[in-house]
Amino acid sequence: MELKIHNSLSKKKELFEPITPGYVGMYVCGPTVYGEPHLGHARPYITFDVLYRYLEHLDMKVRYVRNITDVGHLEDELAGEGEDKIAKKARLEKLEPMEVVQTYTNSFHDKMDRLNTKRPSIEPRASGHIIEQIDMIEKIMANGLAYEVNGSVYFDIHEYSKSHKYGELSGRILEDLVAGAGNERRELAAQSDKKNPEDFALWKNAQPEHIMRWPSPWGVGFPGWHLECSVMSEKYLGKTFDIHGGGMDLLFPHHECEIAQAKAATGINPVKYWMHNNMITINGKKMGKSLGNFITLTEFFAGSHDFLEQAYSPMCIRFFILQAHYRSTVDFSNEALIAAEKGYKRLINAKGILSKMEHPGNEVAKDAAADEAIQKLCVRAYDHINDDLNTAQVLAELFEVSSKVNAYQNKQLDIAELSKATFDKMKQTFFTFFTDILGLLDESGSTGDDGSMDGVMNLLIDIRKTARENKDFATSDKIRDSLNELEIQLKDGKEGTTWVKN
RNA sequence: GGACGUGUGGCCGAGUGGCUAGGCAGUGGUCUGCAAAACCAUCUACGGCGGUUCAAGUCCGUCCACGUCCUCCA
Repeated sequence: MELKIHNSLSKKKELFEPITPGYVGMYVCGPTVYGEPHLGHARPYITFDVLYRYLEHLDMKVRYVRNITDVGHLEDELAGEGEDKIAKKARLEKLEPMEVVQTYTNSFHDKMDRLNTKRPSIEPRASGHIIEQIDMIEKIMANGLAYEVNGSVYFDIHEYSKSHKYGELSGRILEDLVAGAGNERRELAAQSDKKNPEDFALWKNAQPEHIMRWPSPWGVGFPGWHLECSVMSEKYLGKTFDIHGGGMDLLFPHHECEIAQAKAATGINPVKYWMHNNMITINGKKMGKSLGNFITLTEFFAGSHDFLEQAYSPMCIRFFILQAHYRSTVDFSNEALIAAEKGYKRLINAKGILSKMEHPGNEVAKDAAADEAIQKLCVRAYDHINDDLNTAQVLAELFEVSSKVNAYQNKQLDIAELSKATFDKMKQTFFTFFTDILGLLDESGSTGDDGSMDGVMNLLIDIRKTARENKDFATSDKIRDSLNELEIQLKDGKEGTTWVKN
């Protein structure tokens, strides 16, 4: 079975076939760096990190481009006095705009690193591509699909619609946008320079007080909202590339406009597969900037938010997100996160056992049925990831392995029921998926001095063992309880006692 | 108002026509000095109504509820 992904353009799962065999160009919309990254940001970057990892696992050469938006988003364009978000924040904090950008870029990188997302191949900034953006605007104008008014340039959707289909991605019909009943804002927009309210800005004339500004053929200004992604994806991935990802909330208008811009400039459909992750909700509502109901990743990691009952580690967050399919909404709650944390620890525990586990070496399985079940499980793991990245199902398979591994460890099952080959395959599959593809790390306190810690623990376990043999349960329980208070848990198994730091 | 989507057991969450999802929590058991851990077993489901079908959580219709987008947002 080969990789299938859901294409938002066709609204179907499609077999993934790179434009150039063996090579994949992937563009994912990055953050606008004017605030601390929150839980909602974790979703797309973890989702596409898994895709990135999996494509590499399939031996594809992937160029993963993810931008940093450090210019261009208007705060309130409807009132006709739009202010760049970066610029506004800069004034509030009395910082240089680029200082704001750097601060939040650093924070974004830090949080993404902690979530164990691999950094993209190229991370271009909008402000570094002003020339290219001007260049694309000129191409669109040359094709008669944009017009200049008072130092601003707008995309002419009506003209574009004569030769192209606007709305192919979002399923929107131009007439609906125009007619848009109950949308008073359209009337406000109509007061602007646009020929039609549906037209969107490619270049905006900068008012004198506007800090972030660049010269252009149309005067001093700044690029429009949707242009950067078109420009940077084309620059680094070509006029047409394989995968474009992002949150569903970007589907319209952002991605619709990207398609229009690219087609208007080059005549070519820019993206083969559009992929959109769904939102994280809190109390059933989308967590986001606009509703102000977001919890930052810093707050999650520290547990420093009224809504949070405890701190949640980066891997807990990652696991939580991977437990749901990326195209479903996932509702945040303390209960759900605590469940995720426990599930994650269960897998980590199994992983630790599995890494040390040895197989007796029999080439023939003692239990053919059990052996076959594991073989099938290993195949299913791939089937699931191939099925539009069904990480939830992959995790379910890993849990199955965990139960087996625990049973082997405790001699509840005989590991020789599996052949050596099957055991090795199970081990390899588990590690490949857990570590390489799902990108889950063991964050349980390996703090460098494992050597002495192991020695101390072995000593305590040994003393306790002697005490238990002498029926001195007061001593043995004291050791166990005291260690528990230090968040070290002892596990008494048939093969002796092991310990784990919580 | 328009476009799209969702509604699964105590909680989270897979699953798209017949085959145990899984995790967390609960219950019973095995193991244990006791417990924990682990394993085994087990309970609680597919929003309402109607239809198609030998068979529907899964398809169709309808109603209800909720969400996303239509304005910056991952």
